[in-house]
Amino acid sequence: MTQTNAARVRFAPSPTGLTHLGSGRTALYNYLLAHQSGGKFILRIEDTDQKRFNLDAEKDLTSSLRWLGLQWDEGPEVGGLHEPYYQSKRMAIYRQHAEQLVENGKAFYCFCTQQELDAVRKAQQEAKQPPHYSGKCRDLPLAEAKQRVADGETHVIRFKAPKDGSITVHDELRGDITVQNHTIDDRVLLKSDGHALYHLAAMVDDHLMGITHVLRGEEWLPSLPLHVHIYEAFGWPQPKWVHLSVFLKPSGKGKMSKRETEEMKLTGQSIFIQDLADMGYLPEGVLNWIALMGWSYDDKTEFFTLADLIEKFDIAKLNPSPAAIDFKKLDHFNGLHIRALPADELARRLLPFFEKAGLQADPALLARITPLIQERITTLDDAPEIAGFFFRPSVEVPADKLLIKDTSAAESAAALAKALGILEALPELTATAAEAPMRAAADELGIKAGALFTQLRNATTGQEVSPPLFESMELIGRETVLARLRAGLDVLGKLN
RNA sequence: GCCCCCAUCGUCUAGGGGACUAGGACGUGGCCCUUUCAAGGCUAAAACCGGGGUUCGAAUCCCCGUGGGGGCACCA
Repeated sequence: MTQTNAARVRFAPSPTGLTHLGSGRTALYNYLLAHQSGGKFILRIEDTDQKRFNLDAEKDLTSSLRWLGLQWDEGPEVGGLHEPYYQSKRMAIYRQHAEQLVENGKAFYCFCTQQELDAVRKAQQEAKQPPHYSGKCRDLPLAEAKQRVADGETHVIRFKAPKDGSITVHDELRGDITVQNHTIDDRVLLKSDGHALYHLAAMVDDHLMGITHVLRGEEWLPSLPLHVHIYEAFGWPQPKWVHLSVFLKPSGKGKMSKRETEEMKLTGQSIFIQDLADMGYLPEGVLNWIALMGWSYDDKTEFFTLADLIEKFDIAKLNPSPAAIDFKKLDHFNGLHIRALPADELARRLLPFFEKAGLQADPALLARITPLIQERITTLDDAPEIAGFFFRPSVEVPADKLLIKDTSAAESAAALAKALGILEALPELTATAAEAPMRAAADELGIKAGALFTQLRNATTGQEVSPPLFESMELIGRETVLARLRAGLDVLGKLN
């Protein structure tokens, strides 16, 4: 798609909890649209509900976005022409706009108490009616209402939604949607504490900040008609509306609940960006994965970098149906991106995971080891397990792991001794120098090379599964390898 | 209860009237490669929710069912 106009888009989360995959994808698509059109990606904090606001959540949000590589052009920490970017600091703007609507007959002061509203709602529910505002204050004379406000009576400002006819709104993915106006409630725009609600604050800010495309979650689709009415009440031109499908839990049965989110962590999976980072996933892998949940480029291309996505992303190729989260696919994409990384860059990212595992990994050695494990790990966190033996002074090997299959203990010991002798005689322990004589030794011993290598692998790495044996030996170093083989011989000797 | 959205292999999807014997990917099975484990290559099984239309022709358009999802707060 060719963008003739630079898009101004925003990601406007409410920092009430940890940043999850759904938010990540919404942020990503917004970012892509901005970058491919030479526009701006704006971050706005929707913190009008002080009861739910959470400072830790905001820190998690900014660090998650940055980890993903989705830096915003305007917003907290970076500023911009439309400051402040915190809705809690824009109260006066919302009040002014709400009052403007009241003056124009598009909104009204409402003095109903919480108790009244609760009672009405309860009655409606019992009567199997959809909950909606009773309309009690809707047609109060403006002068009278203003007087009560001036007298200090507690009040809110509600939108005066049209009651007749219908409205047709347009979503870029779903086309025209028509709803009857009477199904649209007189929603509160400004609370009695003076804070605006989403329906007012987001519309006002989107307009004031020059937002051209609103990409947001599908949960907003039911209130789109209300939002369009609000835009029209102000006489503002609408942005393009794009409602992204929701993510479903892996079973495909509904959204993830809070409890299920916790349970998921027990299985080593998480929908939170920060957790994924801690678990050793690459931002490249996560991005590629979520980009393809609800969007596709063609019928075969699946590997995308952020740069690729900026180039290829297209709203027209978004899919409106909900997508189930598939962590197997994340592993796949992460593996792809791990293998696509230059080895030295991968080594750099691996370092903290060795430290976390309590291993002092020498960066230079790690850089040489990395090519050996690059295609054997799916997350960064896999590396210490498969390559930890490089950084431990010695390895612990039980005797039975040193026994060659279908061979006696004495013969196994003889084989190990022979191998040790060969390596000791080698002027230099390199992979190329060691392999051929070892194969010859296996032949002479009358055992399969693979069987001998398994024994040596256990003795030198302490693992049954490891990177290629001789390359590993070379990197471990001659003296250490010889010491481990001698230790193995000792263990075997004690068997008799 | 009411409103809205969605509907292709188990999952993510391609497909927008004839190019469909429905393509790709993950996962799964098999084979190859191989010093283990991976990675890689090849390969197999696996889907158009149902019923009506429209049309010479429908996975593609329309309607009705059904199923799934979302929403109905002084939350976002």
